[in-house]
Amino acid sequence: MEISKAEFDVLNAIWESFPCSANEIVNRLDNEKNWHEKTVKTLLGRLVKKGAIAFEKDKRRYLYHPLLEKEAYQLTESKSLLDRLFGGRISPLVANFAQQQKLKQDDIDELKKLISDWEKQND
Amino acid sequence: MEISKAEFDVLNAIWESFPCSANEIVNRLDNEKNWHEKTVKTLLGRLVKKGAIAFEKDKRRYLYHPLLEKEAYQLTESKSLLDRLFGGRISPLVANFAQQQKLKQDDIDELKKLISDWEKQND
DNA sequence: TTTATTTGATTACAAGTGTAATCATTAATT
DNA sequence: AATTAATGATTACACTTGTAATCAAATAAA
Repeated sequence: MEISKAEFDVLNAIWESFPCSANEIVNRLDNEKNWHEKTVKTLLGRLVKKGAIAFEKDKRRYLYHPLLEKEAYQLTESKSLLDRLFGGRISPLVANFAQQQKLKQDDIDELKKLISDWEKQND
Repeated sequence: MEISKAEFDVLNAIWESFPCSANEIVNRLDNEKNWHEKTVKTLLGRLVKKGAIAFEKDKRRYLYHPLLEKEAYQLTESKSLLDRLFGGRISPLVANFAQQQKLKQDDIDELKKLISDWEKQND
């Protein structure tokens, strides 16, 4: 399922909290984007058509909710990026960031914790 | 500069080794993709137009080379993914992979090395 | 109940994309 | 020198995307 950039922004707004009405979504996006309400509605329609979200009628309003979960999307997107750009391995990406001085102490701490957890589990 | 999927595949073939002729690129892609020679030529043209690659004439052949370096592209793409999906932090992505049992001992070893290098540098 | 309003559905339209085919130029061959 | 062959440039065309405006249906208001 291909989600376009604009569609993603809408989907992302839905992930924030759902179910939610179109208006709610328009409001959430109003901070970030400068989209006409009609534009958001169009994108909602396209997301429904693609099966990324669904809705239930509540009187004349539709209440939308994701079918595609954020975690699943994160996983396939990051896997796709790693495959395309880093031969499917995660460490080259981290190395890239390290090289560019994009790693902070916090990141290092979290990575260390992840590693020790992993080692506990895989012992 | 927006690089489309198909354009990326061509650019990626060029990164393998350059400068190289259109035919060379067609051959490299022939293993992976099933593209007509004309299709590859079109994509080369679009990449040139976008400023992602350039060429020099060698008789009637053009020899192409990237203007956009792989490392730069890797960095902006992965930064964009992290920003969109993980709040700009790298550890949630690693955590995601860990959770899905996508981390192997090799990855862990490399991550540990990256961390110790980072710590040496930032002491 | 008629009218006004809200909201999703349909339509619009230009730019980008995937996927080539044809045109034109230039180099190689006869 | 004329013809052929190779290769980039131009054109093609349907589908997607960004960005809405208009249409239609249903509900709320008068």
